[in-house]
Amino acid sequence: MWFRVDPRASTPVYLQLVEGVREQVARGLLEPGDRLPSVRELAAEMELNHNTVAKAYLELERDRVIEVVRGRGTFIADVRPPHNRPERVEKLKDTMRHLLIDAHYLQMGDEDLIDLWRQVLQEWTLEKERGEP
Amino acid sequence: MWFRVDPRASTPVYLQLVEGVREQVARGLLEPGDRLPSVRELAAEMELNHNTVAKAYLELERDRVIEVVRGRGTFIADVRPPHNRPERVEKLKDTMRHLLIDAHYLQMGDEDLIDLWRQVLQEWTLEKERGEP
Amino acid sequence: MWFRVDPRASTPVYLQLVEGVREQVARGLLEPGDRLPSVRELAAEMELNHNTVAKAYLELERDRVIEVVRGRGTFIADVRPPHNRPERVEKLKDTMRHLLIDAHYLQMGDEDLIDLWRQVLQEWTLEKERGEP
Amino acid sequence: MWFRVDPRASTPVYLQLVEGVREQVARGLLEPGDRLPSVRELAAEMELNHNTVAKAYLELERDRVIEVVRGRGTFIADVRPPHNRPERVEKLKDTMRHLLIDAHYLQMGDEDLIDLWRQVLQEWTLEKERGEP
DNA sequence: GTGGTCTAGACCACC
DNA sequence: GTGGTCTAGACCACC
Repeated sequence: MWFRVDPRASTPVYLQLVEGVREQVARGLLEPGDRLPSVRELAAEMELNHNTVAKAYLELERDRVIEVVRGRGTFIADVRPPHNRPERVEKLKDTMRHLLIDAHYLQMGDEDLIDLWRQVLQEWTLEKERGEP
Repeated sequence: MWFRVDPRASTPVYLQLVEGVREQVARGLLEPGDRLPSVRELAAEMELNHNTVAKAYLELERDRVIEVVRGRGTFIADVRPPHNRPERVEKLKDTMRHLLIDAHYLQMGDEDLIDLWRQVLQEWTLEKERGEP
Repeated sequence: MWFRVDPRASTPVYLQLVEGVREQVARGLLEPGDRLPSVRELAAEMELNHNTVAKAYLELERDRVIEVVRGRGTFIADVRPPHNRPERVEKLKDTMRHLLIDAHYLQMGDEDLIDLWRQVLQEWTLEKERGEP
Repeated sequence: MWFRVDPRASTPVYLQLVEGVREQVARGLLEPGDRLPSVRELAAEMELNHNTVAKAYLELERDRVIEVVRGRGTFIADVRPPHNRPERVEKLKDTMRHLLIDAHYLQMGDEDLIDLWRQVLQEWTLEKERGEP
């Protein structure tokens, strides 16, 4: 696919796949309706066991990131509002608070943190535009 | 102490303690040299086992957040520049990227994300000022 | 495992375990990728509580000596250059200085100290070779 | 005295004093028969509480590093063979083994370790000669 | 089956 | 009084 996977990393390979697809979608490089390679195609292409890929697809389907249509293939699903939105927004805020704490211990001021955000956002949109020229 | 712990949460209690102290320090509510309650005091106060508190203190000491002087007590350490700064900044950026992915699946646009940041920052500084009037 | 632990020694048992593993690795008797016994296996084998072994494994993981893959097992990690190298080299030099002080109070001259080094090195390489014939 | 003490370090000040004196003796900067300042003199000079200095002297006396002659003063003692020599030599060898392990994790080869020794020894003898010109 | 967490309770060293 | 260690035993998550 369009991203790499590290079989020696501590995160299981199938989770790296899951994260990879989610990221492609968030970046707009994969859009609702786009077709994913079949489990076996992707396994061959990335030199992975097809069970690993299947496990990733199962997880992605459970999270409604993809839709599997028997006999036709696997497609990126429409983004739908999640059930437990407030709870998940709260989690997001919690992550932000963690960022502030970590920044303190990295002796980064507010300015430095904003700079970092700028960097990340810039890289993010750059790659996004590269994908949809 | 000055924060709560939820024994039913998925994050282990001892890590909630660790995060709690780190947050107080980042917020300026705890300052270098301040003394923490003893392991057993805190355990009694929060109705936890002393081992749980000891585990948290051990972790905080390893991260150089606190300094433990055996037989005398536990104190907030000076903030020192971390050794592996580049690696840890990279981790921060990674967290930010994850934030962007999660936001996408919560159907939050850039504006919404910025709004959320504003909220978090405001709460953060409010509580900080409340601590140092 | 392939080394003993003395519950009556002043160094805590869990640290003896940590040191034991680190030594096996430094000696080349354990190599990156090798699997360690499970926490409970090792505990049973060495007649220790599983918590003690778990504490040792946790410490080893923090020091990046081993990698723990939850639910699958524990493996020797690749040796990676440490972050705070200069500081740790300084610590090594400090240990050497202490060695010189202790030697003085044992009335050992420079020659005696060198002799002792020779002994230690010889035992070290002997056991190393026994491990990789 | 001829060395510094860091009141904010995690090692208690009185132990820093003990180590400092032991080091001066090992270095030959203090010799048997040399007189140490009185507890109160030293306390004034180093801006320490006299109890702290007294505790250090007590410890040094117990270790037979110094001799206190009531009414006459405090003197560096002759170095005498310790009772438990074999045991302490074994400890020395253990420290050496630890050095080898630490060196491995700092990815230092045998050559690097020998280089480090040379450095330490050179500094050691340089300061020694500076003390006895 | 894997490691991780937590409580309860006991014992230890501090030099 | 301070933190540290250890055992015994229970429960949990792994997605």
